[in-house]
Amino acid sequence: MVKKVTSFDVARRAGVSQPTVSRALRNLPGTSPETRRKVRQAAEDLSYIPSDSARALSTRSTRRIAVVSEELTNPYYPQLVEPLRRLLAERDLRTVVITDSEHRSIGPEVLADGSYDGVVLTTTGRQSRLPRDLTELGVAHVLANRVLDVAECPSCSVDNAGGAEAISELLADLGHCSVASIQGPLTTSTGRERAAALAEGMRRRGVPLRRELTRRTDFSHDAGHRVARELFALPHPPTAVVCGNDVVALGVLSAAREHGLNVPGDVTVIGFDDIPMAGWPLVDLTTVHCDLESLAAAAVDLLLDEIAGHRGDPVTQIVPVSMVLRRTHAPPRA
Amino acid sequence: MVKKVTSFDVARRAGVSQPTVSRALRNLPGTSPETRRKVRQAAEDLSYIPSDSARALSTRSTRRIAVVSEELTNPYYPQLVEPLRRLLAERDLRTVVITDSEHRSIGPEVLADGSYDGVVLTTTGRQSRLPRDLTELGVAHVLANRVLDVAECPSCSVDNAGGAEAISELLADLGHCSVASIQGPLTTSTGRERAAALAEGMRRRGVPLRRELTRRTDFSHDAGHRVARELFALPHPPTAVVCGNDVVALGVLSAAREHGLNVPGDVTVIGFDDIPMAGWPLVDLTTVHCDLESLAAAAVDLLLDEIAGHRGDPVTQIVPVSMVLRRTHAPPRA
DNA sequence: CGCTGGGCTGCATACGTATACTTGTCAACG
DNA sequence: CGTTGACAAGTATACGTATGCAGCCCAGCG
Repeated sequence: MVKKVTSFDVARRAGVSQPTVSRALRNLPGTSPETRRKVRQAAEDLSYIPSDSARALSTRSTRRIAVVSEELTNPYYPQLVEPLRRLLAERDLRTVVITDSEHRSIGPEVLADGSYDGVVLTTTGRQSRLPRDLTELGVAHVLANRVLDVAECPSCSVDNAGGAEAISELLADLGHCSVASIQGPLTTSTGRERAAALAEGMRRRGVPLRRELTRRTDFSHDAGHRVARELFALPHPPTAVVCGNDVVALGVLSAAREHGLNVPGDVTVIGFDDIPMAGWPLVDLTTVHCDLESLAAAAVDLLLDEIAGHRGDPVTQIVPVSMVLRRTHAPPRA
Repeated sequence: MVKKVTSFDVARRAGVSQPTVSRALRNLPGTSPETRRKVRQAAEDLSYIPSDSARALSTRSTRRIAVVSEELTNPYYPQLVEPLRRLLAERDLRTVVITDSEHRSIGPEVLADGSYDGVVLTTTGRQSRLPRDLTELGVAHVLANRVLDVAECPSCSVDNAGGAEAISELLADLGHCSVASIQGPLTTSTGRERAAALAEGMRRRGVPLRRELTRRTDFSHDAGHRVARELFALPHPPTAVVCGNDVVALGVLSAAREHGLNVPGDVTVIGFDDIPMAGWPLVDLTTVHCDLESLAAAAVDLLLDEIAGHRGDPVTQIVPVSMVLRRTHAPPRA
């Protein structure tokens, strides 16, 4: 085993004391240019790499941020995580993705052992107690793309209601009367807000959603696929299917293809999120564009404020969305 | 700010010494059941969470493994990372994904600062010096799904040659004579091995690849899309396109759709990897199935051996692959 | 009743870096 | 020529946990 090189080793070789090494390598004031040069040279010669654990212990800061996310095989999450990672990296913060697998939620022990200077929660349920626990343990945290029933920490989200409203308008304009809604779990703010705003939007336009065409399921391709198969097998199948997100919409497109249904000729399919896949010519999904860059930027700003200690009433930032018209929507068949 | 609770605080409350707390909470021998109970109670009362940094510093072990990967927005990587994460978690090791973004390769400083007990490299180029650096710095590491020109550390990979051979057989049997090959970068073992074995397989079967139908590009949808547009615009477009991986194949399918080409009627498209998306009815891609579970298991086994100090000549494990026939292949149009 | 040994527990210290405090040096200034 | 102060570098110590070692207590044994 190779012996670890420490700042003492560097100090000995440079003929200075250990604290001087610490100061010189970080360009702190109070070291002469000449000393700095010697120390740098010695560190280089020995391939010195400062111990992260020791620095963390001493400074009580890791410059590491935890991002709690669903499994990354769900294509939506990498789209959110990647901008977060980039924006945090610009501020010299490393990102550690913690996956909240199998709905067995992450406990606070994992997040509050001092490994992280802050936490971004992206999958938190409306009633989760995790944010409260983190507050009690003194861990800075924000919600990204989810919102709590009772605000407890800074949050940001896309404009779910606005997006659903835009979808209502589109479908009403196209003349759809038989609209199915496959929305996400009621335990998530995303699932609830999108479903509610869509129902309200359609109702207001005189074409209320019918109960038998309204479903809830997970945000996954297979869930969308399964539910859509049921819907398409109905005696009076819907002429349009609005999905809780793009991944579900892809499942619906899969089901449509299996049923030999032409999209958008036989059925209109609408997504939500506008993940890159939705824009692939192979898919060309009409959906609601969410700017995850902005969402991530909002989350990072809020988190850094929190870390800096700027407390106050927890704010919620809403990022605007816009309808993207591609090739999965059309008027209903006559 | 909340004051951090330390093992001293727990000790005081339980009326014992700090080392006793350390031993009791970890169920080490040498603590009476009664003491253990008192200590547990005190820890519970105070919501004590041991400091990860301090433990890491003291034990020189973090129980954290770094997985170096491409950006996770490339759908292949989450498929590899997720099983790695699960298998490592079963052994009580946490996974930290480090993304090697923008082809600016990760330096050893990041991986060798004591933050990780080991490293899994998944995107390393054939000639990368990173593995050698890690060896010199005494950091255990393995390659997953890539191989070095000169073996330097334990490695594992899917059977690229076998997969390409199976593709050759399929295409020859179907009677394709005008086969395009869009393969990955020559700097990657994956790109090289698949391309070479395909060329060799087709040559051996009397239908050598023609130079003007052979391309190299990145492993991404957009790259596949771009290259396929060129190919389809050729005076004599190919009757089959073999892709370096599934993501590229999806790009080709996008291009085919744009060109109004029917798949597989007008053109056959073959992928490699069998990511879940390939199995979606919407896509139904004929491809080579790679068992990333097994690959991940091999990588983890090799890494744990390495960490345990079992040196020896670096071995390379090859995971077998199998052809999956779906609906993007057919005989060439007469 | 003294001796031995095993089971608990406390004491001291290590891990590697950062930082408050102290010392020493030298130039500028009165 | 003595005083002041800025600056550089060294000394001592903190951060929180783990662990080698010593001490204590008590049961078992002769």
